[in-house]
Amino acid sequence: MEAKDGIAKQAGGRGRTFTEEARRAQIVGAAIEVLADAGYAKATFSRIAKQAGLSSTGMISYHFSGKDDLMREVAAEVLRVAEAYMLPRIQAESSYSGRLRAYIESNVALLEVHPKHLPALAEVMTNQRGDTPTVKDFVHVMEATMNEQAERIRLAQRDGAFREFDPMVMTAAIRGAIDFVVTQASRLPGFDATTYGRELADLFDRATRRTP
Amino acid sequence: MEAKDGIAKQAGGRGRTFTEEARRAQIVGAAIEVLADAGYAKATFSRIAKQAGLSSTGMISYHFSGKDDLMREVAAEVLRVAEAYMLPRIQAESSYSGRLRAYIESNVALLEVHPKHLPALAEVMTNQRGDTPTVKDFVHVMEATMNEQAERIRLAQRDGAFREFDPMVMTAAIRGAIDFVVTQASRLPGFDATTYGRELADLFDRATRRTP
Amino acid sequence: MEAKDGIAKQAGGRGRTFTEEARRAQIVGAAIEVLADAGYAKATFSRIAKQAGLSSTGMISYHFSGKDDLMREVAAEVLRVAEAYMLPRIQAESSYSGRLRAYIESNVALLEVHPKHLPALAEVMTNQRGDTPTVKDFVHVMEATMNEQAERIRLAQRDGAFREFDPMVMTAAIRGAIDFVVTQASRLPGFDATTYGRELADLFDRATRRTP
Amino acid sequence: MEAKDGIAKQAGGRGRTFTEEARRAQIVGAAIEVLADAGYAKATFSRIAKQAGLSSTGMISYHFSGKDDLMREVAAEVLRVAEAYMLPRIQAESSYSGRLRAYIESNVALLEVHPKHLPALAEVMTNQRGDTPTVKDFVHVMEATMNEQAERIRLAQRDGAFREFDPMVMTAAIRGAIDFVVTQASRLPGFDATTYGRELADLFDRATRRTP
DNA sequence: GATGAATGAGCATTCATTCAT
DNA sequence: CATGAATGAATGCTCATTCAT
Repeated sequence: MEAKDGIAKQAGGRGRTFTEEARRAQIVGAAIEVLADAGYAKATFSRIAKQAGLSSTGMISYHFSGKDDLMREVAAEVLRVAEAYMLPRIQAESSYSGRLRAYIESNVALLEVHPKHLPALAEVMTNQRGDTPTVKDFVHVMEATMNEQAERIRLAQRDGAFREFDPMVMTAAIRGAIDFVVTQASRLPGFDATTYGRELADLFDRATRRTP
Repeated sequence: MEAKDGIAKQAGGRGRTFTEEARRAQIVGAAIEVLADAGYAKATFSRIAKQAGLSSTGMISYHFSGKDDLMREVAAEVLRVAEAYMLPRIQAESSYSGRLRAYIESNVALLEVHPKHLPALAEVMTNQRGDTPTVKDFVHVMEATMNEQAERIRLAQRDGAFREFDPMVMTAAIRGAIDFVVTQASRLPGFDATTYGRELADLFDRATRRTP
Repeated sequence: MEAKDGIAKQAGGRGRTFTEEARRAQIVGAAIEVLADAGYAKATFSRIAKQAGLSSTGMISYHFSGKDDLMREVAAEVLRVAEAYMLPRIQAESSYSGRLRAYIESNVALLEVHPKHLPALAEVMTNQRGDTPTVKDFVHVMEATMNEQAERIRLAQRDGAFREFDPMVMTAAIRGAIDFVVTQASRLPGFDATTYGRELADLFDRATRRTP
Repeated sequence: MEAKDGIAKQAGGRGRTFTEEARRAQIVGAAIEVLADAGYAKATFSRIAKQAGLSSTGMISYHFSGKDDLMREVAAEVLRVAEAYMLPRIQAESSYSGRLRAYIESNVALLEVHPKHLPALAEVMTNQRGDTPTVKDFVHVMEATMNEQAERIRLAQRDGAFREFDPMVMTAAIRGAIDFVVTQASRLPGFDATTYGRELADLFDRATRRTP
């Protein structure tokens, strides 16, 4: 799950004091926790405030312009963390297939490093319909990201590294396969991120590879 | 009228009049519509009643013992429809790979035949945490289904039809890839179920196939 | 708890068929049961219908003109039963103190013969405020009954059988003492109506008796 | 904001601001008023809010964790007031019979000082079946109080101050006689608490006294 | 900056009652 | 006579948000 620069930048911009930024981060962290543990429906300001150790929900409304502003910040934070973890690992690879593998494995590995982050994002993205203006452009970011990935696949196909197939379908399948394990990992008893990531990467390696 | 102390409404079997069954079907249909269009959070009795052309929400409470009873019925209805459509198509195939392809293609095809059904089910399954007793066993059904599929994959591997890989990871990837298109199909502009299904089936055919 | 003739008569008057009367009796019986077991607040048409083995609440509305009509009938039935049990036992006594004792003892004894009747009546009388027109005159009946008792006490005092005290206070105390055991009997573990009735009669015998 | 997942409101002790305490008292006062005037069934949040001059029922839910929390507070308030009034008057007496008289007279006198309090408590105790957890222990308090009174009676009998009789029956009769006047006082036209209390105390003095 | 208090719309649900069949 | 179906007002309660301090 990669982040577009544009989004990540907006948060943490100028005009906020240090304490304010700290409070916001604290609230966002609590929101991630609650979203992952209890789901979007039960991620009320009440619960989030409680999780954050705050005495009132007014506090949250004071720091965020509304619920979808908070959710937007949650998404931004997760994307920031994901990018910081995944990007170096992907860029360390030089081959197309190596980068695909690194993308999948590092994404799954995130479930172990920050177990609550991706599930929280999944809750937000699933439940926020395009109706709220703030989250609207988030959908665009995700779409743009997927288009980019499809484009990179196209390059790999042109260079003969990948076989011929519909790049968007492949991108969606990868996204879906990862999203599924994101939501299910906590339920799977003996879940091991490293093994799972490797298996999943193998799977898509087979699916994209030219047959010899 | 709740099961607790009201006059019991027996689930399934006889005991329901024709009109009652018709009303229930009408309400379930409206619920599917609303779930698909507006998401679980906004699928309130109010909205569903309005969609169904009913004057009050009391009507729904009259026919269903509660919200999760309704949701349960929604899930049951979708599964019924899905099974009716997919099963014959799967059973028509005799080879392991043929059945896998039929499973994927018929599942995706359902998005064209009943565009609201699978999205509605996805909303219910995503948002109903294991907390509601009625939906709890639905999760078990889904888990059982996935275990079954993994078992069939194992057989295919033993018979040498599929290569060696972790059956559960493959099952999860297939489920995830399909779920993703279920939730995204309505957003994709030129989405064509037949093409998409074939591409996705190709993908997993490659991923499971023994390399020659 | 004695009944004024006027009330008891109204129910069971002409104009009702045999089956209708039977249905009404069945419903009243169920209502008494539910009132005693679950209290007035939970004595809904739903529960009463279920207790009576009826399939719908409409049935009750069909036979009674409303909830307070049903409650009125419940009260009338209890008064009828109480009168039938108590009156002969009271009239068998010739002395003032004997009649007082018979009144108290037979009233308490009713808790053993018909354990649900008096508690049901207590629920109705406690919760029906004077606002409903049908129950309004019931209150008058009770008041009249108490006035009568006070009058009889006055006669006993005039005849020198009882000492001097305020007859209304005594009447109220007797009523209250009995009502209390009516509502509490089911909670008292080793409650024995005969012993309790004798003790209570002793108590009021002492309270009314001339000191030698 | 429920205790379950909301921000906990600690009962009693510190943690409540002055304004909050004032609002709670105001709401409890309004509830007492409505309970006494309209009865438990009609003591809805709506009515109580209206009586308190509040614009919405949400206000009540904000300050109390639920209906039985409010009812519990009502009961606690009444008991507090009753104890403050009655205890000094009882303790001022040194003889057994003096204390019994003081108990009865001060209890009845409360109907004049706070005419709505005891009726409100009666409504709560009558209509709250043991089912609500919060009020459950209130019943225990009442039972314990009655057991205490019975014990004191036993002491008086051992010391030869009272004649022999069943202490629990006497306790129940006293309780019932007082409860009755609590519920009926408002209906009695020329009710005078002082006279009534004295008469009732006389009655039970006779009932308990050793015959010379 | 921060907070407790208040608000009011919205939620699922229950209820007595009505009515066509 | 009986009933299943429908109705809509009312209930307790939760929620995000606002605002004076």
